[in-house]
Amino acid sequence: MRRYWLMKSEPDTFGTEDLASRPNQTEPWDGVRNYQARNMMRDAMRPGDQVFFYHSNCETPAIVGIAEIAGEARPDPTAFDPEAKYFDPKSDPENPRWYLVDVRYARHLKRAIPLAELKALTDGVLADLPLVRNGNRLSIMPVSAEQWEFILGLE
DNA sequence: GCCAACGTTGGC
DNA sequence: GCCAACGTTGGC
Repeated sequence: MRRYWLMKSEPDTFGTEDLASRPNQTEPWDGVRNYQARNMMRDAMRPGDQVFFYHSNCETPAIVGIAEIAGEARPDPTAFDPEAKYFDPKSDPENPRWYLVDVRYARHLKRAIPLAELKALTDGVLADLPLVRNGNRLSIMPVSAEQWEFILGLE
């Protein structure tokens, strides 16, 4: 059964346009330093899984595109690099603490679907979507098949 | 820029 | 193992 996800990114740092212009339109999703998010990448994501690409911390937070998981999870090399922003001396190459997946651009949505719009629709299938809950900070979250179809229906 | 919510750290 | 302090996320 196909799995669905939502991944946040700050458009000022790395937006859909950046993903679409990468070689192979693919980017290693490095720098995740949250255990819940790590566990989802490492233990639950599979190549081919579909991803809502979400723009956070910007003027109009919104789901803006679709991407897909392009490979199996692998250790995040930036955790081992003392020069890297997300270097973690406690991540041992023999027993990596942090993982990443490769994310490939699929398409833009026909229109961006703003968070504010989703928050107005939380009576039904979106009730359990962490994105619309107050104070949510998860940068990677699961989306059910029902939620996926519902949101695509707003496109 | 403010601040609420949350995760992590570290003292005890 | 508790919990206060701290840092970060991210909407507004």
